[in-house]
Amino acid sequence: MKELIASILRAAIARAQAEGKLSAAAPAPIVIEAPKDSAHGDAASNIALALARGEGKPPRAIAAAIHGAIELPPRVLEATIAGPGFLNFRMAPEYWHDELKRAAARGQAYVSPQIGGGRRVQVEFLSANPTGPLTVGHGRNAVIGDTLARLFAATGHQVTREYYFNDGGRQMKLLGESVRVRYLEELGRAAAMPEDGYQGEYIREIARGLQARHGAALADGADPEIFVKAAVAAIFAEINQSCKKLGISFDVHTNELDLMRDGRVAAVMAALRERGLVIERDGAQWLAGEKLGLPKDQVLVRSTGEPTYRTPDIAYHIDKLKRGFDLIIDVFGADHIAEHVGVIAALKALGHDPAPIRAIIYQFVTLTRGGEKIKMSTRKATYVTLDELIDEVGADVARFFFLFRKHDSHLDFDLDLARRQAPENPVFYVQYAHARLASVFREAERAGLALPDEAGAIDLTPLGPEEIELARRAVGFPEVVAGAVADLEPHRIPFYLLDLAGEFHRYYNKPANRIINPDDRRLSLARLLLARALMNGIAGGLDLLGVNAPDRM
RNA sequence: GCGCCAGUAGCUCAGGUGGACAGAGCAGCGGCCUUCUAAGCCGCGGGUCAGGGGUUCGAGUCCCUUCUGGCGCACCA
Repeated sequence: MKELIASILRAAIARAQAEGKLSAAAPAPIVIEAPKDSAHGDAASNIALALARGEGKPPRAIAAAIHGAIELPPRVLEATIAGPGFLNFRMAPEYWHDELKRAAARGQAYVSPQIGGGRRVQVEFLSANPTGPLTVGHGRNAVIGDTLARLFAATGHQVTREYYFNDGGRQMKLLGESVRVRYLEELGRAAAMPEDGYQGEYIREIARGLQARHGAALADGADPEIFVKAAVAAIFAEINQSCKKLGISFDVHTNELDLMRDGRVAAVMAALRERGLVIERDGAQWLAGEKLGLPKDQVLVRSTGEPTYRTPDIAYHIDKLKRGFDLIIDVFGADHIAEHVGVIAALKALGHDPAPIRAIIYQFVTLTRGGEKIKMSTRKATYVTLDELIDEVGADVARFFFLFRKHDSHLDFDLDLARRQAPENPVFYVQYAHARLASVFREAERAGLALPDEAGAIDLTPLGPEEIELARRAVGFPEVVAGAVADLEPHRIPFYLLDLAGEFHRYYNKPANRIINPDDRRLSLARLLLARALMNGIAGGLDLLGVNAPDRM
């Protein structure tokens, strides 16, 4: 549509020029936008306002000159001058009829424009270290990452979902030691928990499991690795269980230990050192941040000789780049921002082009219940786990709420609202629209009405302005999806769905708009086709979010 | 002190590449079910878009600055 309008304008401006009514030529890209207010038509151009300056005439006069030279094709109904000099276009009903038929015929898939061209996209998300149950913060990460992956996959990209975890550092040792202490306690022996040890009850359960399997055999001189392995296995089982509840799975798991063992981490250190980017200070080895334009130097290898999180992360990103993805998306929390900046700077310094890498940095999640924030402390195990949250509000609500905010805004998760099975809960509001539409089709079947396989056969001329308005909204969905993909902003989908569901509910509630009308088969079929397109849109949109679209509620 | 993010209605938040009167949900008040699902709809009230400069025909949107909040500032990940 936009291209059509742009070409009409280009031709009109050329004619106006030829007739001497306009001196300036059309600018290269003619910007066409969809007005927020449908009273302003289906497409609007600010071309006259943009030309006003060079032309030295009032915008409305220029608009009039262009308007006088416009020749409209049959699919465009009218062009008008409005406001300070906008040129507004309204499409003919036939245009919307055709679009509607396409949306109805293609099923849910109509919402996802095929813009990927098979390009390879990697989404690395969640990437929680296996040291404890997932928190609600992890939930936001997991759902954003998974939904991005769904969006890219649906729009014709080849997607890899990847989970990266750190199993090479001291956290793993601490985890194993924490389990060992609890194990000894279970045997009635005194043992001292390390200062930063993991306190959660789940550690004790893992210890009990070991006791059940091995008795007291691990009490003395056992390989500490046994405790680490048992803990990691048990915790990953929990993590996978939580992911499964949310409908999330991964294609690839990558870990830090592999990068360390096969020398890739050492290679990064060697390469940085070669370029004079490693500084020795206080017994540790630092990345020369200031040379790279960073605010500060950053530790690469601790004085104990162990690499920090950052060094394997650089190696990991080199590995990702080498794997040849067209786009590499990192999803992580705001507390990792400095780390990420350092990794990118190091990659550049080592001669790698970080252009394919894009980071989604989400802000923190707080939980509210009874109007009060729930305090979250990770180490003390006073947080609400992701599992508890899912059990309380359900996977659909959890997913929707995690996405119902721009990622760089804080997310205040209102548990009272989330657990309400009521209209004010936006998830149910959207799902309810789908259930109502499904019931319309059940009713249609009872009335002996069915849409023919060939949507083209249906006469849509009975549709009125209110229905064309609904069609316009439904047909605009693919553009919203394309924008969400281009800007990595999945939150646009739930917001759009809420709008679409709202328009449908308003339409549906008017008695005059009964879709099934026994006395008027022609009208009923036309409205059923509209209903089919709406249902496709809502189901397709919810599917992109990983949320169910129930037929009955 | 430095870096990143945010500041829009009582509350929680939307506001693609600057555009036409600033929107939604919740909360509050008042209405609507003999007819395809009332988990719905209709109406009412509510805003100096944190403050101040600047760019522009036009700024919630871009630039500068001040204030407030969140996160980080390194041998935790």
